[in-house]
Amino acid sequence: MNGANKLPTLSETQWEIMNLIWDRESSTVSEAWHVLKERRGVSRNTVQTQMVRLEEKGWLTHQEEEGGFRYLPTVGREETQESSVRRFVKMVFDGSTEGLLLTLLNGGQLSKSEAAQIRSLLDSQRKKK
Amino acid sequence: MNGANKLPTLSETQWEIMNLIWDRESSTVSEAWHVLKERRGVSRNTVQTQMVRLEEKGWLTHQEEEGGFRYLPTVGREETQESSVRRFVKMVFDGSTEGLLLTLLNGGQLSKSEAAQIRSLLDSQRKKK
DNA sequence: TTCCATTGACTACATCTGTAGGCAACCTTA
DNA sequence: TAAGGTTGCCTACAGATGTAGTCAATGGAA
Repeated sequence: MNGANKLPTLSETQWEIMNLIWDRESSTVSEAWHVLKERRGVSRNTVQTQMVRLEEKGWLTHQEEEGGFRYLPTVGREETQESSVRRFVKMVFDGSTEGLLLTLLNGGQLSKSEAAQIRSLLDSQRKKK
Repeated sequence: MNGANKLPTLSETQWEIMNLIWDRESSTVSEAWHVLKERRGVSRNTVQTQMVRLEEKGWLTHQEEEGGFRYLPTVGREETQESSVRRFVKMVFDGSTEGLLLTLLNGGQLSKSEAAQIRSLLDSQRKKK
């Protein structure tokens, strides 16, 4: 079973923060803030609030360190991505992974050769049914 | 350009409602309610509120009909799915569609043959770089 | 020793979401 | 004509979210 399945969902900003923490394995509020501040102006306390909320929701824990807290993810990125994809496919494609693949094709989000191969794969799947 | 890009995002419940409206091309509140009520107990006014909000957000319009309103989607399902996937990939996979494909493999959400073919496709892509 | 920067805690607040109650108008049926 | 269902409108309310201000403690610099 998957740890990420039990936790409340992540909002967009929360994904942004979790992603940068996963990137560096752990983070203080200040570290996260400096990263986010580069991308878009955001105040330290905004980041702080989100990280506290992420801990409340169970996505982060913290250790005490000289000069502050260090936050650590409680769940792996991969399993979180997996359950997030499952949820997304259910919501947007009514559970059809094939639907997702077809949309990736039509949306032009794959290279030409990726697209061609997935297309032929889907064709052969369809014939089998 | 994509109509769905400009509209505010859909929540999970709102996706559920939009999906059933797309399924039947249009819907009154009552029709939608009867469908949702089957799946999970929900009151008529809950559905009504969401449909009004969907119209406020620009996802639905309505026409007057004998005995009530008929709601129609303003945007196609496919383009909505496309922009939704784009957004999702950016949020969860930092923009990497390849990351999404890999997760589909590891998550076991594809049939064995689908998985095998996508895997070899990704392998060959990676070698090329 | 006094002052400034850093840090965590607490508070605030507008907006969105999910959920639903109450009401007035209208239509049908007894 | 009176009663009951259907419909749209308005209101409510708790919880989540994005954003940030204020404050007190602490630690280093002057």
